[in-house]
Amino acid sequence: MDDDALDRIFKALGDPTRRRIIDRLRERPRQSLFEICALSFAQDGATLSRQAITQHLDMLEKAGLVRVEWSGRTKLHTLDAGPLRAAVGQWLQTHL
Amino acid sequence: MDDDALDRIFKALGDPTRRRIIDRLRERPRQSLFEICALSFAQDGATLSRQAITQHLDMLEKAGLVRVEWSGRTKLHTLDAGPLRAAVGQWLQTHL
DNA sequence: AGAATATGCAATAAAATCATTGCATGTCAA
DNA sequence: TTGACATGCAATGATTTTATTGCATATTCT
Repeated sequence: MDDDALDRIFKALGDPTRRRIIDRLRERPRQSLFEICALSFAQDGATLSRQAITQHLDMLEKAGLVRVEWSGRTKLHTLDAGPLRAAVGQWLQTHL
Repeated sequence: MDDDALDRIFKALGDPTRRRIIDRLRERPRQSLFEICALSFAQDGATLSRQAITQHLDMLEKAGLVRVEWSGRTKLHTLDAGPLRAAVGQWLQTHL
């Protein structure tokens, strides 16, 4: 876990929209982009465009926090807490 | 600890320069701006201007991660790990 | 095949971040 | 009281982030 990886992970966590996406993916894995958009609107009242959500998901994926799996024409997103654990374990724990 | 506070904390951690400042303040508290600048140069070889460091320290202070104390003409900075613990405790631990 | 569905790609544009430079202010010390 | 020291404030600019819009591609269903 190098410095750039820590950057990506902490930056990914530094946005409330992305934290809520993580919240929901933790409650239920394998959600499609449309499901995430619908829940963002239903639960947060957030009127974000689909592309905005896509870009957030891309960041989460590049940070290694979200894994992707294709099923036909739908892209299923699943939370991977591994990098989160690694980041906390390597960096945060020495500072607490 | 509201959403904005989490934003400030995680964004503060999302920059390598700030993480190294935290590292150093953890090893030794009550460091002045000049000390931090000097060590940034000596240890990292980073040629950051004094103002750049000042702005990073401001962000850390606004995130509640650094406490400040004046001693004459020098401003002493000290790490406060409390908000870090709170953020990890409230948000991260439910996701690990 | 044609229509509806689910997503990707690309070009913006506004706002925030990161770093710099120049000048000003307050404090200590000779 | 002058000079050196430690920091603050403000303006600027480059880069990144955040969100939008429009069009394209691929898959499923009838």
